Amino acid sequence: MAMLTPVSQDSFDRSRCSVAGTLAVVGEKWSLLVLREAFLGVRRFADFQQALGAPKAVLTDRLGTLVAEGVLRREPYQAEGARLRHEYRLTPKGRDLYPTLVALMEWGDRYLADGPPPLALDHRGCGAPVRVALRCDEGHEVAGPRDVHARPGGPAALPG
Amino acid sequence: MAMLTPVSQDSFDRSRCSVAGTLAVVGEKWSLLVLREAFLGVRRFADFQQALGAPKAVLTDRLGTLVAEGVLRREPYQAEGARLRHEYRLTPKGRDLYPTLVALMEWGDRYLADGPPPLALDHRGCGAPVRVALRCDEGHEVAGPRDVHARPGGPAALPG
DNA sequence: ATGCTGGGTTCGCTTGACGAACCTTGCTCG
DNA sequence: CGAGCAAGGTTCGTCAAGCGAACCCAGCAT
Repeated sequence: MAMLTPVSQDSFDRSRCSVAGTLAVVGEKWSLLVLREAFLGVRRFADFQQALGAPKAVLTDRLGTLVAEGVLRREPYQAEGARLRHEYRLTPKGRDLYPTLVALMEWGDRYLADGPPPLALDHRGCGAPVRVALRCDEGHEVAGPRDVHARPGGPAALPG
Repeated sequence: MAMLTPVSQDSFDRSRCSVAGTLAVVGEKWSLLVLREAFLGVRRFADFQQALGAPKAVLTDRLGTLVAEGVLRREPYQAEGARLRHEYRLTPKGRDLYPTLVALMEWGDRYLADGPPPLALDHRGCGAPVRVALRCDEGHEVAGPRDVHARPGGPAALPG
């Protein structure tokens, strides 16, 4: 009857939970939207502000937090005939949040759509739509939570 | 030089963005953690409260919102010798947020770890670790945002 | 009747989001 | 030279949201 083995309900240390940890980094309002824009190529403060409509103070704080967390890096850059400015660019750590963003987008496309999805992702070159998938290391397709066993502890409980 | 085609920076209607829409549903504080617990098999108010440590008022509000959005459903249930109570269970719409949660968890495992990941996901039966992956409909592996072309508009811009 | 338990609601306090206004630096234009 | 302007912030007052503690209520057990 239980969809997932409820063993984890008691023995799993929630204070170290990676979901909570990740949300502590990118879970504040605007943070993930800032990253969405970053993935779309936005780099400058004013462009983030215009795209998002977020208050400047909040945007300053979010960008600062994301830089402090190593998700973005703040780089000086030279526009010709203009003074030195900064731009915010994704680090590899930030780029690894891409599947998360795509997963959020895909869910929204499926359930919130009042029309066609506003943004489509195509595989570069091949042109086919890109989707998130769950898969195990043996290559099997994982349909959903019912196919997954959640186990507290390390990545593979090596016996003796 | 641009990592992604910046065409979308102007022509993409952000007010309808699916990332923003999804975050409007599950982006408040505690919402995604409530769902994490739901995926672990938690169903009752008191169990959510104990697992999360969230204020009751906030938890009441989040559960109510998630029910109103159709992510959870509130079901009466019968414990023997006890009065009628309710439990909160994932709907199919809620279950489809699983890849999002796994993506968040995987990122946290990779970048926030001070030790082994607190929770491991294994493919039921096969036992191999479960991961999120990006793939296109042709079956190609998609490594990251550089392999993706973001295009505003419908899922496939049908010509004429 | 008394208390316990699950599932909340109410209340003050503190934190965070918000928009408008202001500031600073270094261009360009007259 | 000085004025104006733009990017990138900071400051301020207001208002919503999160917080923990306390309280409430229905119904079963004693």
